[in-house]
Amino acid sequence: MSDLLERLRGRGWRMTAQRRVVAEVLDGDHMHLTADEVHARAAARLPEISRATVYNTLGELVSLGEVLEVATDRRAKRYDPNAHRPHQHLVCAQCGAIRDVHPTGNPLSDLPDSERFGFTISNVEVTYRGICPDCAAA
Amino acid sequence: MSDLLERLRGRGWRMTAQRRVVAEVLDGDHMHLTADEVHARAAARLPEISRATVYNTLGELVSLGEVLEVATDRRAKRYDPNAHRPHQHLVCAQCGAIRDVHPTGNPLSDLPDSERFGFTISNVEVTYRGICPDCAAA
DNA sequence: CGCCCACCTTGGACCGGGTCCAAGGTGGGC
DNA sequence: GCCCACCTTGGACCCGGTCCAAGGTGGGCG
Repeated sequence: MSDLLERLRGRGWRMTAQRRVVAEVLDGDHMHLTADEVHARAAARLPEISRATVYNTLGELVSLGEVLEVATDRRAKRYDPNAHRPHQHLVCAQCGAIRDVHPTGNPLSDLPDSERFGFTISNVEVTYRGICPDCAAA
Repeated sequence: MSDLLERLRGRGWRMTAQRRVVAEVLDGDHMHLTADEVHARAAARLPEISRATVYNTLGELVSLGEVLEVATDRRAKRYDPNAHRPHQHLVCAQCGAIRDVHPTGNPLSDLPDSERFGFTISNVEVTYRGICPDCAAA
Protein backbone atom coordinates (compact mmCIF):
# COMPACT_ATOMS: atom_id res chain seq x y z
CA MET A 1 0.00 0.00 0.00
CA SER A 2 3.01 2.28 0.13
CA ASP A 3 2.55 3.75 -3.33
CA LEU A 4 -1.14 4.12 -2.77
CA LEU A 5 -1.10 7.74 -3.87
CA GLU A 6 0.47 6.86 -7.22
CA ARG A 7 -2.04 4.10 -7.81
CA LEU A 8 -4.92 6.38 -7.06
CA ARG A 9 -3.62 9.13 -9.29
CA GLY A 10 -3.14 6.56 -12.03
CA ARG A 11 -6.79 5.66 -11.69
CA GLY A 12 -7.83 9.24 -12.36
CA TRP A 13 -8.36 10.22 -8.78
CA ARG A 14 -8.19 13.98 -8.47
CA MET A 15 -5.59 14.64 -5.78
CA THR A 16 -6.62 17.10 -3.07
CA ALA A 17 -5.04 17.97 0.24
CA GLN A 18 -7.89 16.25 2.08
CA ARG A 19 -7.65 13.00 0.17
CA ARG A 20 -3.92 12.91 0.52
CA VAL A 21 -4.12 13.32 4.28
CA VAL A 22 -6.76 10.61 4.67
CA ALA A 23 -4.75 8.20 2.53
CA GLU A 24 -1.62 8.97 4.50
CA VAL A 25 -3.34 8.36 7.82
CA LEU A 26 -4.41 4.91 6.66
CA ASP A 27 -1.06 4.21 5.10
CA GLY A 28 0.71 4.74 8.43
CA ASP A 29 0.37 2.11 11.13
CA HIS A 30 -1.64 -0.84 10.03
CA MET A 31 -4.43 -0.25 12.46
CA HIS A 32 -8.17 -0.64 12.32
CA LEU A 33 -9.34 2.92 12.80
CA THR A 34 -12.92 4.16 12.93
CA ALA A 35 -13.98 6.99 10.65
CA ASP A 36 -13.88 9.35 13.63
CA GLU A 37 -10.36 8.28 14.51
CA VAL A 38 -9.28 8.82 10.92
CA HIS A 39 -10.93 12.21 11.06
CA ALA A 40 -9.11 13.11 14.28
CA ARG A 41 -5.73 12.10 12.86
CA ALA A 42 -6.38 13.84 9.58
CA ALA A 43 -7.47 17.00 11.38
CA ALA A 44 -4.18 17.03 13.25
CA ARG A 45 -2.50 17.73 9.93
CA LEU A 46 -5.27 19.62 8.12
CA PRO A 47 -7.39 21.24 10.81
CA GLU A 48 -10.52 22.12 8.93
CA ILE A 49 -11.13 18.86 7.12
CA SER A 50 -14.77 17.90 7.53
CA ARG A 51 -16.30 14.69 8.71
CA ALA A 52 -18.25 14.42 5.45
CA THR A 53 -15.07 14.46 3.39
CA VAL A 54 -13.49 11.79 5.52
CA TYR A 55 -16.57 9.62 5.06
CA ASN A 56 -16.60 10.29 1.31
CA THR A 57 -12.93 9.51 0.92
CA LEU A 58 -13.08 6.35 2.99
CA GLY A 59 -16.06 5.22 0.92
CA GLU A 60 -14.11 5.77 -2.28
CA LEU A 61 -11.05 3.95 -1.02
CA VAL A 62 -13.30 1.04 -0.14
CA SER A 63 -14.94 0.92 -3.55
CA LEU A 64 -11.55 1.18 -5.22
CA GLY A 65 -10.58 -1.89 -3.24
CA GLU A 66 -7.70 -0.13 -1.48
CA VAL A 67 -9.19 -0.38 1.99
CA LEU A 68 -11.53 -2.88 3.66
CA GLU A 69 -14.48 -2.08 5.85
CA VAL A 70 -14.66 -4.24 8.91
CA ALA A 71 -17.73 -4.42 11.11
CA THR A 72 -16.79 -6.62 14.04
CA ASP A 73 -19.21 -5.00 16.43
CA ARG A 74 -22.25 -2.79 16.21
CA ARG A 75 -20.34 0.37 17.00
CA ALA A 76 -18.47 2.26 14.30
CA LYS A 77 -17.16 0.58 11.15
CA ARG A 78 -13.41 0.22 11.03
CA TYR A 79 -11.13 0.69 8.06
CA ASP A 80 -8.46 -1.86 7.32
CA PRO A 81 -5.65 -0.75 5.01
CA ASN A 82 -4.48 -4.35 4.61
CA ALA A 83 -6.66 -4.92 1.55
CA HIS A 84 -4.14 -6.82 -0.53
CA ARG A 85 -3.68 -9.94 1.50
CA PRO A 86 -6.76 -11.96 2.34
CA HIS A 87 -7.25 -12.39 6.06
CA GLN A 88 -9.77 -12.72 8.83
CA HIS A 89 -10.14 -11.01 12.20
CA LEU A 90 -9.55 -11.90 15.81
CA VAL A 91 -11.41 -9.61 18.21
CA CYS A 92 -11.18 -9.18 21.96
CA ALA A 93 -14.68 -9.46 23.36
CA GLN A 94 -13.70 -7.19 26.23
CA CYS A 95 -11.56 -4.32 24.94
CA GLY A 96 -12.39 -4.62 21.25
CA ALA A 97 -8.77 -4.99 20.08
CA ILE A 98 -8.57 -6.38 16.55
CA ARG A 99 -5.80 -8.42 14.93
CA ASP A 100 -5.55 -9.66 11.37
CA VAL A 101 -5.17 -13.44 11.23
CA HIS A 102 -4.53 -15.92 8.45
CA PRO A 103 -6.35 -19.22 8.98
CA THR A 104 -5.15 -22.20 7.00
CA GLY A 105 -7.56 -23.88 4.64
CA ASN A 106 -10.49 -22.49 2.75
CA PRO A 107 -13.60 -22.05 4.89
CA LEU A 108 -15.74 -22.39 1.78
CA SER A 109 -14.80 -26.05 1.42
CA ASP A 110 -16.48 -26.68 4.78
CA LEU A 111 -19.88 -25.86 3.37
CA PRO A 112 -21.37 -28.84 1.52
CA ASP A 113 -23.47 -28.24 -1.60
CA SER A 114 -26.55 -29.40 0.27
CA GLU A 115 -26.05 -26.46 2.63
CA ARG A 116 -25.68 -23.83 -0.08
CA PHE A 117 -29.36 -23.57 -1.01
CA GLY A 118 -28.53 -22.62 -4.57
CA PHE A 119 -26.59 -19.51 -3.53
CA THR A 120 -23.55 -18.45 -5.55
CA ILE A 121 -21.16 -17.77 -2.71
CA SER A 122 -18.55 -15.13 -3.35
CA ASN A 123 -17.08 -14.43 0.01
CA VAL A 124 -16.64 -15.80 3.52
CA GLU A 125 -15.98 -13.73 6.62
CA VAL A 126 -14.68 -15.33 9.77
CA THR A 127 -14.53 -13.57 13.11
CA TYR A 128 -12.75 -15.24 16.00
CA ARG A 129 -13.78 -13.82 19.38
CA GLY A 130 -12.09 -14.25 22.69
CA ILE A 131 -10.13 -12.51 25.41
CA CYS A 132 -6.79 -10.92 24.63
CA PRO A 133 -3.78 -11.47 26.91
CA ASP A 134 -3.98 -7.92 28.31
CA CYS A 135 -7.61 -8.30 29.36
CA ALA A 136 -6.97 -11.82 30.68
CA ALA A 137 -4.17 -10.45 32.89
CA ALA A 138 -6.31 -7.63 34.28
CA MET B 1 -37.73 -24.02 21.69
CA SER B 2 -41.32 -25.15 21.87
CA ASP B 3 -41.60 -25.14 25.67
CA LEU B 4 -39.77 -21.86 25.87
CA LEU B 5 -42.44 -20.34 28.08
CA GLU B 6 -42.11 -23.15 30.66
CA ARG B 7 -38.35 -22.83 30.69
CA LEU B 8 -38.54 -19.11 31.22
CA ARG B 9 -41.08 -19.42 33.99
CA GLY B 10 -38.86 -22.05 35.61
CA ARG B 11 -36.05 -19.55 35.60
CA GLY B 12 -38.10 -17.07 37.56
CA TRP B 13 -39.18 -14.95 34.66
CA ARG B 14 -42.29 -13.01 35.59
CA MET B 15 -44.82 -13.79 32.88
CA THR B 16 -46.61 -10.82 31.35
CA ALA B 17 -48.79 -10.51 28.29
CA GLN B 18 -46.06 -8.57 26.50
CA ARG B 19 -43.33 -11.11 27.14
CA ARG B 20 -45.55 -13.98 26.18
CA VAL B 21 -46.42 -12.35 22.87
CA VAL B 22 -42.78 -11.58 22.03
CA ALA B 23 -41.72 -15.13 22.88
CA GLU B 24 -44.54 -16.54 20.79
CA VAL B 25 -43.62 -14.41 17.79
CA LEU B 26 -40.09 -15.77 17.89
CA ASP B 27 -41.27 -19.29 18.55
CA GLY B 28 -43.31 -19.30 15.35
CA ASP B 29 -41.53 -19.54 12.01
CA HIS B 30 -37.82 -19.88 12.38
CA MET B 31 -37.04 -16.58 10.78
CA HIS B 32 -34.49 -13.89 11.42
CA LEU B 33 -36.66 -10.95 12.35
CA THR B 34 -35.51 -7.46 13.24
CA ALA B 35 -36.69 -5.87 16.48
CA ASP B 36 -39.11 -3.73 14.48
CA GLU B 37 -40.54 -6.76 12.73
CA VAL B 38 -40.97 -8.51 16.06
CA HIS B 39 -42.66 -5.38 17.33
CA ALA B 40 -45.02 -5.28 14.35
CA ARG B 41 -46.00 -8.93 14.77
CA ALA B 42 -46.39 -8.58 18.50
CA ALA B 43 -48.51 -5.46 18.05
CA ALA B 44 -50.85 -7.40 15.78
CA ARG B 45 -51.83 -9.45 18.83
CA LEU B 46 -51.33 -6.87 21.59
CA PRO B 47 -51.80 -3.48 19.98
CA GLU B 48 -50.28 -1.18 22.54
CA ILE B 49 -47.05 -3.03 23.23
CA SER B 50 -44.19 -0.54 23.14
CA ARG B 51 -40.96 -0.64 21.23
CA ALA B 52 -39.02 -0.32 24.48
CA THR B 53 -40.60 -3.46 25.89
CA VAL B 54 -39.83 -5.42 22.75
CA TYR B 55 -36.19 -4.30 22.97
CA ASN B 56 -36.05 -5.15 26.68
CA THR B 57 -37.58 -8.56 26.17
CA LEU B 58 -35.36 -9.43 23.23
CA GLY B 59 -32.34 -8.38 25.25
CA GLU B 60 -33.38 -10.66 28.10
CA LEU B 61 -34.01 -13.61 25.83
CA VAL B 62 -30.55 -13.09 24.39
CA SER B 63 -28.86 -12.98 27.77
CA LEU B 64 -30.80 -16.04 28.87
CA GLY B 65 -29.34 -17.79 25.84
CA GLU B 66 -32.74 -18.53 24.33
CA VAL B 67 -32.26 -16.35 21.26
CA LEU B 68 -29.22 -15.31 19.25
CA GLU B 69 -28.45 -11.84 17.99
CA VAL B 70 -27.19 -11.84 14.44
CA ALA B 71 -25.59 -8.81 12.85
CA THR B 72 -24.97 -9.73 9.24
CA ASP B 73 -25.19 -6.18 7.97
CA ARG B 74 -25.06 -2.73 9.45
CA ARG B 75 -28.80 -2.30 9.45
CA ALA B 76 -30.94 -3.67 12.24
CA LYS B 77 -29.85 -6.61 14.38
CA ARG B 78 -31.80 -9.76 13.75
CA TYR B 79 -33.00 -12.28 16.30
CA ASP B 80 -32.49 -15.96 15.68
CA PRO B 81 -34.65 -18.33 17.74
CA ASN B 82 -32.47 -21.29 16.72
CA ALA B 83 -30.15 -20.88 19.71
CA HIS B 84 -29.84 -24.54 20.59
CA ARG B 85 -28.06 -25.90 17.57
CA PRO B 86 -24.77 -24.29 16.61
CA HIS B 87 -24.80 -22.91 13.11
CA GLN B 88 -23.51 -20.19 10.84
CA HIS B 89 -25.22 -17.86 8.37
CA LEU B 90 -25.51 -17.60 4.62
CA VAL B 91 -26.59 -14.13 3.49
CA CYS B 92 -27.73 -12.83 0.12
CA ALA B 93 -25.66 -9.77 -0.69
CA GLN B 94 -28.52 -8.38 -2.74
CA CYS B 95 -31.81 -8.97 -0.93
CA GLY B 96 -30.44 -9.71 2.54
CA ALA B 97 -32.12 -13.15 2.87
CA ILE B 98 -30.53 -15.21 5.63
CA ARG B 99 -30.32 -18.99 5.99
CA ASP B 100 -28.89 -21.02 8.82
CA VAL B 101 -26.15 -23.36 7.60
CA HIS B 102 -24.10 -26.10 9.23
CA PRO B 103 -20.53 -26.24 7.93
CA THR B 104 -18.59 -29.42 8.54
CA GLY B 105 -15.41 -29.26 10.58
CA ASN B 106 -14.43 -26.85 13.30
CA PRO B 107 -13.28 -23.47 12.01
CA LEU B 108 -11.18 -23.02 15.14
CA SER B 109 -8.85 -25.78 14.08
CA ASP B 110 -7.91 -23.67 11.04
CA LEU B 111 -6.26 -21.07 13.24
CA PRO B 112 -2.72 -22.11 14.20
CA ASP B 113 -1.42 -21.21 17.64
CA SER B 114 1.03 -18.80 16.08
CA GLU B 115 -1.95 -16.82 14.78
CA ARG B 116 -3.77 -16.65 18.11
CA PHE B 117 -1.63 -13.97 19.71
CA GLY B 118 -2.25 -15.31 23.20
CA PHE B 119 -6.02 -14.83 22.93
CA THR B 120 -8.34 -17.33 24.61
CA ILE B 121 -10.79 -17.88 21.78
CA SER B 122 -14.31 -18.73 22.79
CA ASN B 123 -16.32 -18.37 19.66
CA VAL B 124 -16.08 -18.25 15.87
CA GLU B 125 -18.63 -16.61 13.59
CA VAL B 126 -18.69 -17.42 9.92
CA THR B 127 -20.75 -15.48 7.40
CA TYR B 128 -21.02 -16.79 3.86
CA ARG B 129 -22.09 -14.10 1.40
CA GLY B 130 -23.37 -14.55 -2.12
CA ILE B 131 -26.39 -14.26 -4.38
CA CYS B 132 -29.51 -16.28 -3.67
CA PRO B 133 -31.28 -18.18 -6.46
CA ASP B 134 -34.15 -15.68 -6.55
CA CYS B 135 -31.87 -12.68 -7.03
CA ALA B 136 -29.75 -14.59 -9.56
CA ALA B 137 -32.88 -15.31 -11.62
CA ALA B 138 -34.03 -11.69 -11.60
C1' DC C 1 0.84 30.56 -18.12
C1' DG C 2 -3.87 31.23 -16.93
C1' DC C 3 -8.97 29.94 -17.56
C1' DC C 4 -12.65 27.35 -16.57
C1' DC C 5 -15.63 23.74 -15.26
C1' DA C 6 -16.20 19.21 -13.59
C1' DC C 7 -15.42 17.59 -9.56
C1' DC C 8 -14.47 18.21 -4.62
C1' DT C 9 -15.35 20.04 0.06
C1' DT C 10 -18.14 22.00 3.68
C1' DG C 11 -21.32 22.49 7.69
C1' DG C 12 -25.45 21.55 9.14
C1' DA C 13 -29.76 19.19 8.82
C1' DC C 14 -31.44 14.83 8.93
C1' DC C 15 -32.08 9.63 9.49
C1' DG C 16 -32.60 5.06 11.66
C1' DG C 17 -31.62 1.86 15.04
C1' DG C 18 -31.13 1.67 19.58
C1' DT C 19 -30.99 3.15 24.71
C1' DC C 20 -32.55 5.65 28.79
C1' DC C 21 -35.68 7.50 32.04
C1' DA C 22 -39.29 8.74 35.36
C1' DA C 23 -43.95 7.80 36.06
C1' DG C 24 -47.60 4.61 36.33
C1' DG C 25 -49.31 -0.42 36.17
C1' DT C 26 -49.46 -5.40 37.61
C1' DG C 27 -48.00 -10.49 38.58
C1' DG C 28 -48.01 -13.49 41.93
C1' DG C 29 -46.10 -14.71 46.79
C1' DC C 30 -47.91 -14.38 51.16
C1' DG D 1 -56.98 -9.89 48.54
C1' DC D 2 -52.79 -6.86 49.45
C1' DC D 3 -48.68 -5.07 48.33
C1' DC D 4 -44.34 -4.22 46.38
C1' DA D 5 -40.77 -5.68 43.41
C1' DC D 6 -40.64 -5.80 39.01
C1' DC D 7 -42.54 -4.58 34.46
C1' DT D 8 -44.24 -1.38 30.84
C1' DT D 9 -44.73 3.02 28.61
C1' DG D 10 -43.86 7.09 25.56
C1' DG D 11 -40.88 10.28 24.61
C1' DA D 12 -36.41 12.31 24.81
C1' DC D 13 -32.00 11.39 23.59
C1' DC D 14 -27.62 9.27 21.55
C1' DC D 15 -24.52 8.01 17.96
C1' DG D 16 -22.78 6.65 13.61
C1' DG D 17 -23.67 7.71 9.30
C1' DT D 18 -25.81 10.06 4.99
C1' DC D 19 -27.52 13.94 2.30
C1' DC D 20 -27.64 18.46 0.42
C1' DA D 21 -26.98 23.00 -1.65
C1' DA D 22 -23.58 26.38 -1.82
C1' DG D 23 -18.93 27.65 -2.48
C1' DG D 24 -13.94 26.26 -3.67
C1' DT D 25 -10.19 24.23 -6.64
C1' DG D 26 -7.27 20.68 -9.43
C1' DG D 27 -5.46 20.18 -13.54
C1' DG D 28 -6.51 19.66 -18.78
C1' DC D 29 -6.51 22.61 -22.54
C1' DG D 30 -5.62 26.53 -25.37
